[in-house]
Amino acid sequence: MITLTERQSLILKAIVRDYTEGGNPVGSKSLVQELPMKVSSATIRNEMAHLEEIGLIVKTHLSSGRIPSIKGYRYYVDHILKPEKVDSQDLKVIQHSLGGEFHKIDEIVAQSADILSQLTSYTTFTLRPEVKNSRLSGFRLVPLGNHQVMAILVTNNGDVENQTFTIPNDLTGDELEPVVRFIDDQLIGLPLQDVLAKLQSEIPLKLSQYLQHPNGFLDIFGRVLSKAAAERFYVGGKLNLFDYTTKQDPQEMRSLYSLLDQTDHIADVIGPPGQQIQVRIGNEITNDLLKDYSLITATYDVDQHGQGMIALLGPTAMPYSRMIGLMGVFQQELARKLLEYYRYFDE
Amino acid sequence: MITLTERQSLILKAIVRDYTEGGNPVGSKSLVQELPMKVSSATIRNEMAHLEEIGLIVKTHLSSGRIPSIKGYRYYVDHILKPEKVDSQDLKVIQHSLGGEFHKIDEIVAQSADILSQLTSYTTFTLRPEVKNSRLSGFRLVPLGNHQVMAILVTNNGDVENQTFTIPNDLTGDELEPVVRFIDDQLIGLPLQDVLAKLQSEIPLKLSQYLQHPNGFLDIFGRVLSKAAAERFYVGGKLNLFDYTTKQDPQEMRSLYSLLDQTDHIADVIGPPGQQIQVRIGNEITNDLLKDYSLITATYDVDQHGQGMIALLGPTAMPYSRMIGLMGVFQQELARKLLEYYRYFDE
DNA sequence: TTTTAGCACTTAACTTAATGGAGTGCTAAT
DNA sequence: ATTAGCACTCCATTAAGTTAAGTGCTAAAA
Repeated sequence: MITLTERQSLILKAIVRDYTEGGNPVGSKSLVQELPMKVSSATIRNEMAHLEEIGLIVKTHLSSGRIPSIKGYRYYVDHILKPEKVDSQDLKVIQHSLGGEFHKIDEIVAQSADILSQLTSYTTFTLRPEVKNSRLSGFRLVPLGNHQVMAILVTNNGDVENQTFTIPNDLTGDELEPVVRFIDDQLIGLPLQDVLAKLQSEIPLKLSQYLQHPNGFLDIFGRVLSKAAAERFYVGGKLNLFDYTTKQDPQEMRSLYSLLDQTDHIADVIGPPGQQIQVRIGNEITNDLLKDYSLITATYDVDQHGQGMIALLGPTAMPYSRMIGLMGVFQQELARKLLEYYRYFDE
Repeated sequence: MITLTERQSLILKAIVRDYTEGGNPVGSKSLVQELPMKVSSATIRNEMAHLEEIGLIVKTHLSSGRIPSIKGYRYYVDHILKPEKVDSQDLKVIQHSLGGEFHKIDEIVAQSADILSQLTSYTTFTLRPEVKNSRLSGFRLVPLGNHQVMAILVTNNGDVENQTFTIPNDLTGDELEPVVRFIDDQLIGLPLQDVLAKLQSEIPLKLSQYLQHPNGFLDIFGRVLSKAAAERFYVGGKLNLFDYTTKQDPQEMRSLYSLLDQTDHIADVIGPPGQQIQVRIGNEITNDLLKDYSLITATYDVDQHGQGMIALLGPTAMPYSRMIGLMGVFQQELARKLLEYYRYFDE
């Protein structure tokens, strides 16, 4: 267990701040000038030597100034940092852009990713409240003429998924009607997960009573169902990566950028909802591509509708206190907006 | 009007090929070795001096080898190049990936962008056949329960657009039925463009016979209609930009990458359907961000269903003959696949 | 015991100089 | 019209020198 004296703590804090703002290693002389206590640079140097010994700061070369190590950021985040109160200007932006009318949960969640990335100049990820609590509340097949049918699935949370299909010549829309009625009778009200499970087991059997070749229909139903049950991350501020990245090798940039498009990998990196606000720094992130970055994740809570997530990817040298403050506000505002939205459908 | 001797033409061709393959300026000595005629490097130098004088090749510095100028590429493309026969392997890939079953035109068009970018390692854009010939063939409002309604619009080309809306408490789905009937009676069969025009003029007036506050509905209808009438480019191989780009300034990369996301700007750059296959090189492209790249565009023809476009963005030093060959094949295969698709709905 | 002044030392970053190689243009001979 | 030969130019690389920032350590001061 590391314990720092008051003075050491102030020094670490100043190094983190200076390096985050200026981007250059911090030397003893510049520290002397801005620290409140009046000691010489030699004293600061002694303290810095100690901070280095216990691994909180490192040199970029033998005679350079110091920069925080990952362990140093960790200590700073855990013991020194105080979340910054969010700028009233920023708060207005957030509340205004979540204040409008939305027709879909996904729109709200995607919008959040965009505003947060805009406010931070970093890259953001948002995940809607888990769908594992969602239940099937309606399924339609709407014939559109000319071999086309639209399948529409609605959940009790107001989510709507749809997909258009072409159906073979020998299958008319009318023949599908008893199938829809079967689904309405047997499956409505069940959690999507359960329906998915039954799709593997009993449903095919029962359906064969109505349809000679149920596979085509099962495919349709399965696809829409999977779409509704899928957890999707929305990514905001992808382009910001170009600003804060440390890489200049185009191949590395490519890999990194490509990662942002693979929303399933993102899920692995960010992990399931958990602690309120979590900061992962450098190699604490379980993905080698991100080992030079920091990730702040926050879980938000929408009562019986489950939990969702917000995440923020930026350089290890980021203004953590402002960021954590912002994440806190988003946690609240997003949950509030979603509750308001859900309430509308629960009426 | 430029005329080159046979030998000058061979030299230009060799310079273009060498530079495209190797990326280095080409000198007289290496040219001597690979050219079929047996002359000395001094002779080649004289010819090169002439080619430079008329602006087809340039030096990177006073004593360097030569690289083709934009004018040089232009001449090469217009007078020397012969489209390369497409590799049978590549042809298989194309036919196989367009051979599957598709449920939407957009899927086919998007898929084409992806394969082409994969085969070329460049960035591609595809535009579906113009919608200006599309006619409204159906409009539905499907109540989904709990204040939600899905609006579905179908065109005679089999395009389906939909959007979910929340409707105010004081408006029930039933009240909207006469509105839908009005649309079916009055607007079905009209080109989307005409419907859009009427939306600005006579429709609001007539609608007010059925609805007290038609604005909400008009908004819904207008949005779905606009989506159906919008021309959308699909972009493939965005990530390839990282490989062939010449920039290393992250800010320029950002601008460039951002351009690829702005599909409306893309339309301006690529322009309307026109010549069969057009090559624009460097500053011939009407966008400063792309002045170091080349753009090959091709128009394909789907009979009465209109024309669409394929485009390819890559470095100015690209293997034009292979690329033009590929574009030719795509032109045919895509048109063929789309015809097959449309025929299914015209039955 | 803690702090400080002073100094030798290290390193990155920048500048300057030297060298070799690839390629050119030009001239004079073929 | 072609070619051999040569002076010349420029890039790329390496080597050497300089400066500025910053460190660790020692010995004296507080």
